[in-house]
Amino acid sequence: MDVSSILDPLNSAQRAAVCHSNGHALVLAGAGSGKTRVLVHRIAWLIQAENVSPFSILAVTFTNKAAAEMRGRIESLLGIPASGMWVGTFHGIAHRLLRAHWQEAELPQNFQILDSDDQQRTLKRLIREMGLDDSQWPAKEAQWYINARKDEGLRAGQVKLYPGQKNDAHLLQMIEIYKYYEALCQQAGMVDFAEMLLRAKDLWQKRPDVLQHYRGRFQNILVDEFQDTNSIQYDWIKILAGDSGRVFAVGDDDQSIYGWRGAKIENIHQYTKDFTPSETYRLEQNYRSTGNILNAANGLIANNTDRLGKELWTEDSEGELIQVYSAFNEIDEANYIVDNIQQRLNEGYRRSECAILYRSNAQSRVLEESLIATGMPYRVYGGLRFFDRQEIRDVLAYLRIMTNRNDAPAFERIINTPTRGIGNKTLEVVRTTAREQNMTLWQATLSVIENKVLPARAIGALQAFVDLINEHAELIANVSLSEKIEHVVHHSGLEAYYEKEKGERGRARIENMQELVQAGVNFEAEDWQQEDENMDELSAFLSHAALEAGEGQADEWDDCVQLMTLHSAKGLEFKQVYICGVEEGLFPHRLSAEDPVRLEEERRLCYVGMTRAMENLTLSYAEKRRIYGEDSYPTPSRFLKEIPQDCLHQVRVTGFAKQASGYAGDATSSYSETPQDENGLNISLGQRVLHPSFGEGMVMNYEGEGRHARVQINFEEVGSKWLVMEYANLSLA
DNA sequence: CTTGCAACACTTTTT
DNA sequence: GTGTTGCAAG
Repeated sequence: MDVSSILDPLNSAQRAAVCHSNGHALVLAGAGSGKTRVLVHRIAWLIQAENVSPFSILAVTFTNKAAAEMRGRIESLLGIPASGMWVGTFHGIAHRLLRAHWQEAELPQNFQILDSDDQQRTLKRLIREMGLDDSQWPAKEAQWYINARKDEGLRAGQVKLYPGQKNDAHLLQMIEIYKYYEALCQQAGMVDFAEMLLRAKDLWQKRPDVLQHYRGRFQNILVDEFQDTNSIQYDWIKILAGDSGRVFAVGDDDQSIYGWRGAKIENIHQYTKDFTPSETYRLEQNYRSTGNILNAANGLIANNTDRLGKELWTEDSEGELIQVYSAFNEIDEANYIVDNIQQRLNEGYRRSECAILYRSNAQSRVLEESLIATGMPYRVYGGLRFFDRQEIRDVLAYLRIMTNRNDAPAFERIINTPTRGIGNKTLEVVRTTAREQNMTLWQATLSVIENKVLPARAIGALQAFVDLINEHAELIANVSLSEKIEHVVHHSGLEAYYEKEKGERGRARIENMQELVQAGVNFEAEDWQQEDENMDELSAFLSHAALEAGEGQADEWDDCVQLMTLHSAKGLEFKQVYICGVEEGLFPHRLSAEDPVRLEEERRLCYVGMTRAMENLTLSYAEKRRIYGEDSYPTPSRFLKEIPQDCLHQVRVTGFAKQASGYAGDATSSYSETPQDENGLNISLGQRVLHPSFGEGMVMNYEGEGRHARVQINFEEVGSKWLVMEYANLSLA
């Protein structure tokens, strides 16, 4: 067998890992070192060189995107469809197992997936039904608590109390809520995300016959982003592997940034103990970034303790220094970044090659305003995802209740959406009936109608709802998936309801609902049956909607500047990267700065952000920032001091440093100098000036002094803009 | 049942 | 500063 196509594109470290022969292997793959490539080539190697059957391969990732990418790359490398092997997310694979073994997992065949929104609503209702004050016991907190316990592999009855916690009323109440929630989900056949993993693990432990079958099958297990595994995921893999399965784990302890949601970086250490003997491979050659960027990132991360140790290097040149911009305030910061991007575009870069990264979502607003003012197209990642949109969830809820009348979250969602005269009072009666007579909400509704325990008007409204659902459920019974969706959109009243919503928003909602019909058409065309042979098309689609949030469902990127949090940037790369808000309190976030463990995670987050950059990296901070409507005067982040200073270029150091002591940075402080640029050009109000890319305009306003002054210029072509004198490169018109 | 206003709280996020 | 939630009036 000719394996040169598999091995030739690899460096020696990658090749060693790919060809690893016996037993387990741990690959410590630094940022940009070809981690996915190693996984993909490893699979190809197994199949083509070791003659392993694709059926024996299980490859697990964390995100759908990573799974899709892996699958695609395997197929293009092998030149054949990757059929037979299981490639998916932990949740996707757990779901598949539970669908196939619902009986063994002690679930009803038609169990429903409870996504986080459903979960929260369910908890809210449950807390109220328990007679608790839901302002004192917020559903969100309970959700957080329950999921955290499940991530540790603990059911309500297994939570252990330390001696000091025996009288902790709050904690005891949380456990009580957890107990009720657990019972409710079991009774209603609802499975939340964490539960999927927990059930899949229980399945191994409770049913040795099932475990035996999969152990026999999956002799080759590959795990991506191993540093992000939580306790159940780790255990699940460990149990599945047993004595004979080989586990090939790829990860980077320096990129562990999800500790706060249960990921255990220690798993990577634990692995070397549990999976012995195992070989460790280090991928340290970086193919992404310039020398300066890597030196800076290496220097920063060296401040963390307890690392497995790894130093990235590159054959690439040093490249440009990292720019550090000290902004006057957050608006100046945004303008600087946008101006800088504009310059890069003039140099020939594409907008999509530029990314602005920030610690928290709230920071995006100012950036967006600046981008809009400049007329620069951009895309914000990580906003509301397609299947999470209100109107989409509404349509799906109709489909769900038509599939299963006892789907409580769906019932609650649409019972009065669009409004049909069923108010809280009516609903309370239904809920009480359901609780007292141990019925589902749907059954309770029927009972209330039959016994006429409410005024005629309410009874009529309930009857109309029941009829609507029954009637249309029948009408769509024998049509295709997309026709079902379309029918519900038209006849549920949702379309009419959202048409009334004024403005852009209503129209967008209608468009999204049409997009959902299209999603149905696409789904029909996919070979979903291969993965979900145990379900009908609609159920499979509904599961798909819960498991895949639908990123990439809507707008495929045009050429846009990319905005996202540092967290969502993981796994991506951009030629031009701007990290903004590099200030104490924001980054590291004030809620994490005190705790050394969390501080290290912040530092890793910074490391992740920096290593996204291929050619240029700019770090910026503001001397004054409005946060929650209050002015704050943050100090530059400690991370800036931890980066080797010879990697950095302080953009604003000239001029500003000379008057450093007084830089309170308030716009109202006195200004003696008129705006002046690098060449000493002075500018006054009303003057006509020429900008290399914006053309001619008039100086309308300015703030600040000397070369750091920001001037507002009303350009003939592009309208009004704030520019920083030092970079504006203006000349007199 | 809907609408309007005041009080509130507010990292990071995938599935 | 923004978005969400709870309560009271219409």
